[in-house]
Order: sequence, then structure tokens, then C-alpha cells
Amino acid sequence: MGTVGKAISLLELFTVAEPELGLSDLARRSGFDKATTRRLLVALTRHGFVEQDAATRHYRLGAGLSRLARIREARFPFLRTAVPLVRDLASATAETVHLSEFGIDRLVTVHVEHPARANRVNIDIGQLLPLHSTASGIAYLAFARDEAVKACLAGLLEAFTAHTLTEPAAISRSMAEARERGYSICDQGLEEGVISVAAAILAADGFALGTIAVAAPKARTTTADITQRGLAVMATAREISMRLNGDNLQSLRRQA
Amino acid sequence: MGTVGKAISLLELFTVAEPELGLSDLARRSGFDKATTRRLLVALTRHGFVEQDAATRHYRLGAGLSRLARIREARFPFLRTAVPLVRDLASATAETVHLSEFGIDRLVTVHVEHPARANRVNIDIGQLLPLHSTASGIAYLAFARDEAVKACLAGLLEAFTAHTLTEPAAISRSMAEARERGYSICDQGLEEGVISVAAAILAADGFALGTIAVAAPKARTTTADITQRGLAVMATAREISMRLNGDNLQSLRRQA
DNA sequence: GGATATTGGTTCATTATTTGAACCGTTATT
DNA sequence: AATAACGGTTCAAATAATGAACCAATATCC
Repeated sequence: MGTVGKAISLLELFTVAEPELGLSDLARRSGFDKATTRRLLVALTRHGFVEQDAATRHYRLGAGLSRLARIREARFPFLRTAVPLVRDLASATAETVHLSEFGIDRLVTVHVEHPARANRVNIDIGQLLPLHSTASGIAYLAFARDEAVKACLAGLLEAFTAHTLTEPAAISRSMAEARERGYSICDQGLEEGVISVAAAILAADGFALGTIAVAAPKARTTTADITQRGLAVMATAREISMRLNGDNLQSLRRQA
Repeated sequence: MGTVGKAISLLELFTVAEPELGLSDLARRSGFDKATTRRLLVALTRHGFVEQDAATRHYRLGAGLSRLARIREARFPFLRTAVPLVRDLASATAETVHLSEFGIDRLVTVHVEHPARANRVNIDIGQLLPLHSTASGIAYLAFARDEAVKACLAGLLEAFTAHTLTEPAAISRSMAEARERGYSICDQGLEEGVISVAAAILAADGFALGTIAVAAPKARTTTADITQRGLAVMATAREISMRLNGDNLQSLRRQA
């Protein structure tokens, strides 16, 4: 792993659950020597990607990252466009709705609206979602470029639960069903007791760039719920796609 | 410059005005060899910090950055807290209001609300603001740690206009006035014809972490406007500080 | 349409940067 | 009080990065 990759992998250790980490902790989790870790952190700090708390000496993600993300968002207003619609869908369904963007060969969770219920599906911002075993992943693949699909099916298809699809043929079928229906359904593919529906958000070229999903405890989900949420998530995905791309969105490969 | 620094400096070449850049362009602007630039971009792409457009082959900032920024924002909700108040202040003043966060020894513009007027002060998200020559900078320094102040005054104090304060003593006086009054006033320090007021947003430890500012064309700004906007920006900064820190905000060093 | 310039990209001997074992002082834990 | 773990540093050795020269494709110019 090159030096740049090492530095970034340190950044990727920070999570919503653990936004601050110490030097020894970062070294241990990354597998790098403490001296190496320290040097990488100094370089990241010098460019504002990491900050060190003056009192605790712990490290955390820095303003330089936020700045670049804001620049990106200014030109590609994915969050600004989608978040209000995610919020609306969460209100309408009273379940967890999460928005993901494709990156690093997985889906990156960029926004979550949790319902005000104790029994709900919890997802963290920043959480990475595998493609083969999530509703979001299947919805994405259904409208992804062939290379992305091939890369996914050629990789490790980990079985997270007994329900996870791990055969390429089965995953392809699931993708075809998602294309047909306009949304995907995932029954406990990533976690026991959770059922989700998702739809792809398309870029101007007609290929998927992200997804929106509704996740709920299976115990309180009926077949009618699934259909209703599926149609709702599909409509929301379409709305987000249209707002992002307007008249540029190519009709080819458009959702049915 | 180490490898990590080089990679990050490539990322810093992207702006709101130029969100996509080619390989040769990036190499030229960074001063790195094309082979070096390419290798750094490949490493950044591998971790989602950069994406390459399939059609144009141009590079742009990637989803991996957005993900980390979202993780940071989830735990440090600066934008979510401040943006609504920035918007309110922009409506109330009908001038440009911009929010900055400290990082990389300067202020980083993270949000801007432009008034719906043709003659207005334009500021880009991501724009870096020097400390000594802007209302935001002086407001920040007024409530910054001594080290940050010393570092600023010991550095290059560039004269952007004939009005820019470049003497450490004059800058210190301006800081003291800002502390006294609760907001800073900058008359054409960065750009001819622009006058701004700003106030510091404080962290729990009582030190500044960012600023909020109102910028306007001097030609249509009266002395009464300055006072009115100064008080408004101070009140907004205080509100943001309180929402971010609640009861944790130390009374010591609190704004007058 | 041909000539030229510029693009994105690659190679590998050479060079520069990174590495990490061993060490340190301080703080936390037992 | 003893021990463990912390954040941090050093420098000879090891590894990764470098960039001049090259390539095919595309854009620009005349």
C-alpha cells in the first residue's frame, strides 16, 4: 500500500461512533507502526484533513475535508437536493430512510433519517454498504455500468446472514427483478430481522450514481408495506434524479 | 513536500469555479511531473477521494471526501447548526453572509448566502480567507489562542489593497477593537469597494473555531448600516455558539 | 487533409522519502 | 510503588516515489 493509501486509510478509521482517536489506537487499528502513523497524521494535519485536540491529544477529522466536500457539493448538490426528499419519505413511511452515493466500489451512506421509534433500523452516516447483500446495492447494480457489475460479481460475495445471496446468478436475477419493478427488495441480506426496499438515483448519463432506501424491522412489515414503500422509494428516487439532472437525463435506461 | 502533502495539494486545486480538471492541467498547476500527478491521482481515486469522468477523462473530487465530511458533520454539526441562521441573517440584511471555519492557518468558507441583487459581494464556497486582511480573520484572531495569533503576525502580511493592515501593531489594535465591540469591521482590507463586519463563533473552550460575516459594497453602506449589521452578526455568532456548545461554553472569554 | 501541438498515459533506473525498532518522558492503571 | 500504556522522537536501512523519455490518440491550426 502506497503512502497516500496509508494516510487515507487512517482517515477512514474515524466514524460517527468514534470521531476521536488517539495515536496508539490509530496505529493499532491500521496496523502501521506508531512512528509511521504519527508522521502520516502530521502530514494530514498540515493540510487540515485532521485536527488534534489540544487537551486530549486525540485526533479527529478536520476542516480541510469539509471544505473540499463543500466544493464538491456546490457543483454536485446531491445532499441539498436529496435530503429534503429523504426527510419527506421518512415522515411518510415512519421507517428509516437512508441515502447513499456510490464510491470506492461500495455505497457510502451520506444521509439517514431515523423515525422517532425505539424499535427501528439504525444506520450510521458514513457506513459503507456492500452491493450484493443490500437493497441499495442491488438497486445500484440494476442501473450500473457493466464494469461495476462485473467487478462486484467477481469479488468476494460475503454471506452476512443465512439469507445473503452469494451466487452471481441469484444476484443477477435480483438485479433483473429490480430493473423490472423499479425498486429492489432485500430480505435480511445484511442483517437478520431487517427488510429493505431501494431505488437507484440516476446521473445524466442514465447510470446509477446512488440510491435511496427504506429499511424496517421485518417483524412489523407486511407484503402491502413492501409494495407501498417500494413505489414510494421509486418515486422519490425519480424525483431526485430529475432535480439533479433536469432535461439532461437521458431517456434511455430510464426507469419504467 | 512529502507524498501525502503532494496528493492533498492536488485535491486543493479543485474549486467551485473549476470542479473538473485534466491530468496535464493538474500537473501544470501543481508543478509535479505528469507521471507523478497520475500516480497520485490513481491513489486518490482508489480511495474515492477523486473520481475520473468516463467520457472526458477529467478528474473531480469524489464521494470518499463527502463521506468523511459527513462523518465529521454528524459529530460536529457546524453546518446544520449555522446554515439556517446564516440564511436568516442574509434575509435580514439583504447582503452577502458567509460562514467560515478555521483550518490550515486560514479561514475556510463553508457556506455563503448571496442576496438576490446584481450588485453584491461574491464569495465562493471553499474560498480561503487570510486572517490579517478580512473582517472574518480579525474577528477570529480576537478570540484565538495566542499561538494562532503569533503565527499569523509572524507570517507574511500581504497587502491586498492600499487599505490592508500589514503592521502587527495595527492588526493587534484592530483585534482589540473587535474584542471590545464584539464584532470586527474591515474596510477594503481584501478587496477594493467591499466593507465587512464579522463575529467569532466560539468552541466550548471559549476560543474561536469559525466566524460569520456580512459583506457589502461600500458604496451603499452607511455608518448606521455597519453598526446594525455588526450587532446582528454578533447576535448570530452568539446564537450559533450557544447551539453548538450549550451549557458547555465557558463563560470565561465570552463575548461582552 | 496534413502538420503540429497537446492530451492522457506508461516505463524503469535513479533518487528521495518512508520506515520502524528502540528509545524517551508523562500519565493512567493496578 | 510498580507496571502498563500513552504520545512522541530518532536515524540507518528499506522501500516507495520520481521524472525523462516515450507512446498513441485527439485537438488545433493552416
